[in-house]
Amino acid sequence: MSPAVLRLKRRPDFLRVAASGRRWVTPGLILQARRQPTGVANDAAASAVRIGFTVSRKVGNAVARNRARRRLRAAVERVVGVHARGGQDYVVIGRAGTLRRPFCALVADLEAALRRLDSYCPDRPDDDTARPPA
RNA sequence: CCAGACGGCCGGAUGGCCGCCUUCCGUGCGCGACAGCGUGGCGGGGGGAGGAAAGUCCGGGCUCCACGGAAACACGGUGCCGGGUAACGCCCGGCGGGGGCGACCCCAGGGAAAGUGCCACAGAAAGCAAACCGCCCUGCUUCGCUCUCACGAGCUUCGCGGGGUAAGGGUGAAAGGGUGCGGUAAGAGCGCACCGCGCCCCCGGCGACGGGGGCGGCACGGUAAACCCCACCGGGAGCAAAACCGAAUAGGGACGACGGGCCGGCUUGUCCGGCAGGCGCGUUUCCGCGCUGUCGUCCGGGUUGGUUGCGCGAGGCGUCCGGCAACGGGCGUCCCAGAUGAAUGGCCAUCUCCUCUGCCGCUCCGGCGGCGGAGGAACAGAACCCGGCUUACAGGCCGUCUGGCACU
Repeated sequence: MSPAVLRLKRRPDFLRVAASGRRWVTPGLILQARRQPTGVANDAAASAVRIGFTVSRKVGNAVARNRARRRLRAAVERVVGVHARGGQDYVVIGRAGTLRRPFCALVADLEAALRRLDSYCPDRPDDDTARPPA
């Protein structure tokens, strides 16, 4: 089953994912992920994926930032719905390379980042605090 | 055909696959008091960034706050004239000055006889008339020459003194009108002509101003993006405005219950005031400031959030009329983005254009044509809305006009 994909819009959510979530850096993008807090996920959206985008001023002017966010969104539409694990919050961060990188490489970057972050907690979708500290 | 001036317009095109926001219609689901309400279910139709959306520099609408009216003062802005406009510092048409062979372009363009200030460097002198080198006259002295028998006279060199002058030299951004002729010892508006300047009158123009005439020998330098004067305009803040709905927590108020050391007051209530105690802060003592226990109910304010504000408008397009134009008016027609971690797109293919490059052919050796390859596609993203200004911008199209060259 493919989980529902919701948009992350609140600033506290972004700060929470950035503060203690896991991250992986690729040439085209940076992916951050964290398990959703238990109070947020009700029964209907228990397996939903929530995702947010961050493109800072370092990428360029407003036109460049819009284009970077749209390419990232298009890549997310292809990848996240089928491959991402539910119950997680993700934040995709645009970089300077997001604009110049070929689209297929951008998709591959996202898949690789997802695989890399999933491997940190392969079999415990509901509990990431019980991980042994590194 | 070449070079140029001005004005207007466009801002890659087509197709395929997958999406986003909004709106309408149909339908499903849920809740219902059977009025309806909710819906991030489904299907279909419509719409969806710019000429600058930008900078946030002016002018407005709109919202809140302040304000009895008017005037004055202060502060800020504007500054040739006449129009346009809701308004403007914008636009149009003129005037004046400057530039260009020309089409055209540029101008912070009110007042310097209201007052104050400043004019560096250079220069003799920078604002009130003066005089450094000169030029001229003259007195004395001096070197010589000529004439004379002689006394002397004339010319001349060096120097000192008295006077005249502002033509010339030189300095400067600027030196008390300019050019020419006359005039003079040399000169000078000293005189005259023209030009400039000032005043007066007449004519044309709504006006800025222009044209003509007369008078005046010329007085009145520049700087107002120095203060200033004059005329006109101007309340403040801004959609994070403002209105509404409204959790959780902390704090505020009222009421009730329980609990409160001492003193004082009386309207004797477990009412009011004070002190002590406790806690916190300022560095400790002194001293000062703030708060006074617990629970419950209610009220007001109010942050995150949500809704409204929020798009029928100084609106777009077409056409006719008035006007040189900016623009105004009539008629017809259209509804044309409303996001809010922020929609309006992502990917692919073909075409178009530009740059580099490989091969072949032609060549007047500057290049041109054909077939390929690689890279690139300007500036830039609505955020309450309009009117302007300014700045950025690959490439292209259209029109009018000017100056050349060639041909008929």
